[in-house]
Amino acid sequence: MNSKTAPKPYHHGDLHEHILCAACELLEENNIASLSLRAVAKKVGVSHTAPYRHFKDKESLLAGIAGRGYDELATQLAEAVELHSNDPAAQLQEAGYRYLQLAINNPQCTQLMYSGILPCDDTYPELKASGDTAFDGLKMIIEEGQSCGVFKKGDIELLALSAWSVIHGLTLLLISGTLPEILSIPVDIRRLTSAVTGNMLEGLKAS
Amino acid sequence: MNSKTAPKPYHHGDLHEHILCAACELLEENNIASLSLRAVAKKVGVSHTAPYRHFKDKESLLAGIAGRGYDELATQLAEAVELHSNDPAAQLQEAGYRYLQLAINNPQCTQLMYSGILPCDDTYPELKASGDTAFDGLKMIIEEGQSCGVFKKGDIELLALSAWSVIHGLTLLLISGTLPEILSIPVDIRRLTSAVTGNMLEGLKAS
DNA sequence: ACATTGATGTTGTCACTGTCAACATAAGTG
DNA sequence: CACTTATGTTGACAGTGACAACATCAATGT
Repeated sequence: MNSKTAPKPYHHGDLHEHILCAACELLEENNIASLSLRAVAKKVGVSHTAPYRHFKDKESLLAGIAGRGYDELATQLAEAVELHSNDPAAQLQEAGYRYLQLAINNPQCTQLMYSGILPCDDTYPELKASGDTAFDGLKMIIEEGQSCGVFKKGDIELLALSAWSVIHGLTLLLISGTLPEILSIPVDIRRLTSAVTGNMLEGLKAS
Repeated sequence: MNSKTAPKPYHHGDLHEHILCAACELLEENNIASLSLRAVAKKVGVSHTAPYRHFKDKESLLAGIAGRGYDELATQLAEAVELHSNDPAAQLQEAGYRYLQLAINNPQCTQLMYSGILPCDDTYPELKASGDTAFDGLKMIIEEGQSCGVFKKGDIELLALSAWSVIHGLTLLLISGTLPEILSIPVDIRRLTSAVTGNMLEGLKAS
């Protein structure tokens, strides 16, 4: 009776999953603009309208892809926290590095996630929930840092937003292709990340 | 003999300009995905292929729109610098606020500028030049701040990148619709900007 | 003064896209 | 075994970007 967790579907064998995967791959091979439902269907080997049995429309499929991205992001964030327990500054830096790394490995998906194409309201509840979860994780790092006396006092959301903004900005500048053309030095991801997050952390330090 | 600055063009009367304006308006009314050349042509009142006499293809038109965006950004940056001469910190904060304000007034255009849809290499020389100019302006602010002893020493490009990243990240999070859904407090642009740039400036201060 | 030329705009067409309706099939249920 | 429902297919439609062929008109040179 449960509609989506059924292990053995009808004809094709979890077409929902196959379509999502194929769509992700095609998306990264080109870009959002040139991703077509029909190409996805062809890649999976079904007719051009088969995807409509699993996704209401194209936007809904895109939401599914973005959802995967948010899930993976949440995983990376959790790992970063676990890796440096009781060291909020290191957690923040590690989280930033993974944020960037994940985006570089899936640039088109990242663009999709923050393109504004998908509504952020309750149209796709999974999306909204994933975003909330990720931001909650970030706020917890800040909060712990404040209790430890490592980060300065102040509105937690505003501090978290500062941290998120800087790494998000660096990430999008990188994957949009803007940075490599503008920087005179060659792009060294580790160096860029540590420089930028370093400055950010100094701004968050307790005085 | 000059091809583009001629005041009185042939049939329509500077169709190039009219198409660009109409495209900008239609873009902001919806989004990049649903902007069609044919709709632009219809809005201007010409046939559906007339735009091809002024733009090689759709991407080329998008590049024209983005170019306008970069030009306006450069103007805003220059004004910010002029407004607070001899006060690099204030220049940076003012520039950040105008960066954000401009993006909020033209969210779709901003998305386009950093979507990665347009190549950042020499395909569209104007685009690349505008981007370089804007970043140069930012670097000059940093440099002056270092000479004044207001900002800490270090690689100018990396410091400029830190400043750019944080305001760019905040901006894109805002216009993508992510923030309003995730923040528990209502979005107050001035407050967000001053909080985030404030933290950023502390990270750049000379110790 | 006027034919030539090149820039500009139009008509017609093509392949491709998202989406829908009608139909086909097969799995699960009584 | 009949019935229902989930799944997949075929065919169609309007809208899209892009091209070729044609039409028009400003500018130019002689």
